[in-house]
Amino acid sequence: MQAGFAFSKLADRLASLATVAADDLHLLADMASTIAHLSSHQIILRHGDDATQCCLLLQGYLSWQDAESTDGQITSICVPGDIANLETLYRPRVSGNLIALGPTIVALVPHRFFHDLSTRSPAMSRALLLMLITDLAIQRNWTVNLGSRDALARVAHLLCEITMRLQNVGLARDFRLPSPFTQSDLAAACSISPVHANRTIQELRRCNLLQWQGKTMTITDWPALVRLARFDPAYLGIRPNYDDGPPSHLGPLTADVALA
Amino acid sequence: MQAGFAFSKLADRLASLATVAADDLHLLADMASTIAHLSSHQIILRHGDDATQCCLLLQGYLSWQDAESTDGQITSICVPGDIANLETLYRPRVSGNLIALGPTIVALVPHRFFHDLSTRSPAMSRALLLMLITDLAIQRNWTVNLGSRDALARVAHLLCEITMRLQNVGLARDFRLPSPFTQSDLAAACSISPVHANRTIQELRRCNLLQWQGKTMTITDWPALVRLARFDPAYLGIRPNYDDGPPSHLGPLTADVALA
DNA sequence: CGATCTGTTGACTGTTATCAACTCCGGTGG
DNA sequence: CCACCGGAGTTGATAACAGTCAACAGATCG
Repeated sequence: MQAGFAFSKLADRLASLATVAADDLHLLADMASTIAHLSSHQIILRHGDDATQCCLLLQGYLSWQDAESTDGQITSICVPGDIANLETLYRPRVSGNLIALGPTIVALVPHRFFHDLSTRSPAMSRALLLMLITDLAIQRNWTVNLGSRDALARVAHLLCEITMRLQNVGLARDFRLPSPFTQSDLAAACSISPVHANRTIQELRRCNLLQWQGKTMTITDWPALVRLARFDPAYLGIRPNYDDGPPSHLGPLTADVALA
Repeated sequence: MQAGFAFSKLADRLASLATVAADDLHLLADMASTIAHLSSHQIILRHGDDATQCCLLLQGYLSWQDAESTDGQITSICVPGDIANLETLYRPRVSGNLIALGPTIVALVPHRFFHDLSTRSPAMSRALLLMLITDLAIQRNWTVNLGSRDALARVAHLLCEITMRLQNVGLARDFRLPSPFTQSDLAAACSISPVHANRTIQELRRCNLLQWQGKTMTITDWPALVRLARFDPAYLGIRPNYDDGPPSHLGPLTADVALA
């Protein structure tokens, strides 16, 4: 990924949340940023730091990990196009550690850029706000996931969410997603033990819902996975009429197929 | 509570999040609202509704309940001064049901008021944004609570959070809090069965951490409760130098006492 | 080519869910 | 006034899901 196109996934993301004019999106081209390559489990922001930059994910996955809990509970996962610490624009102190799940590329963008952007473009300001609101909706959904689903449905739901969020920025359209994370990472995100995560994934494989070979996961039965997880993508806040967006459109962007 | 002072707890809340001038707070006096009295478990916003008003909680508790999960999972709890559906200012469609926990008084404020307020006062706009960001932080914390604490610590943590949020708007300064909710409500918020919630509360009582008689709960050993829950109020985003706020200041506003 | 991390399996344990019964309480109507 | 009723709280017995421990296999990487 070239630095010049650092903002392309972000543009996809914002366009999926709100109607923004091409002129607005072009403002992103002015984005000054430092590109950083991270290795797996590297920490990029530490609990208690005061952030002065936004961390825009270009490639790979990032996760927020709770600093206190002994089991290293993961509280959220970022996909390309996400700004991991958007809220630090207004409250710089970060809580939890931001760590890379697998090899990852991020763009570090000074807070000032987004503050200026918000001032210059009301549409972009609104889109960023919707991004924050979506973060809230996703977090609320994680509460439901941990609270009311068993291990199998929990893992299935997480995979549905990641798949759909990737597809929203033009990735994994063929239901093949990079999976550089470990089973223990997945366990930490679903609040189950690594051993149980292993058995759960085996179960998903046994039911022919997915394959996980090396660093690539393939969802082989999307409708069944959606049904098992009782996954309803409405909470992701993607505009209903948004299917003109990302380029490589090989699969459907809805999960309605299997919701009876 | 008189309608004329509908905004007082909100003013406390906003002042605890950001520095706002008295002039800014006086803008709240223009707030036109409809006061509504709710009975226990009454639904005020339904999953799928499009909100045109913000629901400002004046007295009692509100909770968001997931619409899908069979066990009626509660995903968040509001205390007086909270705006339950702040995010609907920018994304009107509500997800989940907003229900009253016990008898409750709310002020329904048209979206327009807050949009105008944001335009007229940058400080208030910022305070509202911080309120939204705090909602996110709280939600993230619930993820940790469900994910990495056992039933006892989970209930303890929820009670710590509610206590501190009440104290932030001048309530429960003597660690006596209204508890009109049922044990089943508490169970739904902590994702445990009602039976287990009962046993957990008995355990808390047995350890002399709290009393729960009728509709009032008394925290009898706050430091021990904080320690048990490993509660750290930093995530609530209350300004460190904020102790000049609410009037009836009978108790300390920190939980540091017992964090070794 | 050995060290280390990840994945896999089996046996056992423990927390919590479920089921069922019973009590207590406040309200309601005869 | 009392009988009844429904909801909330309480208790015990049993079951299920998931955690822990331990050992080994397989991959990856220096």
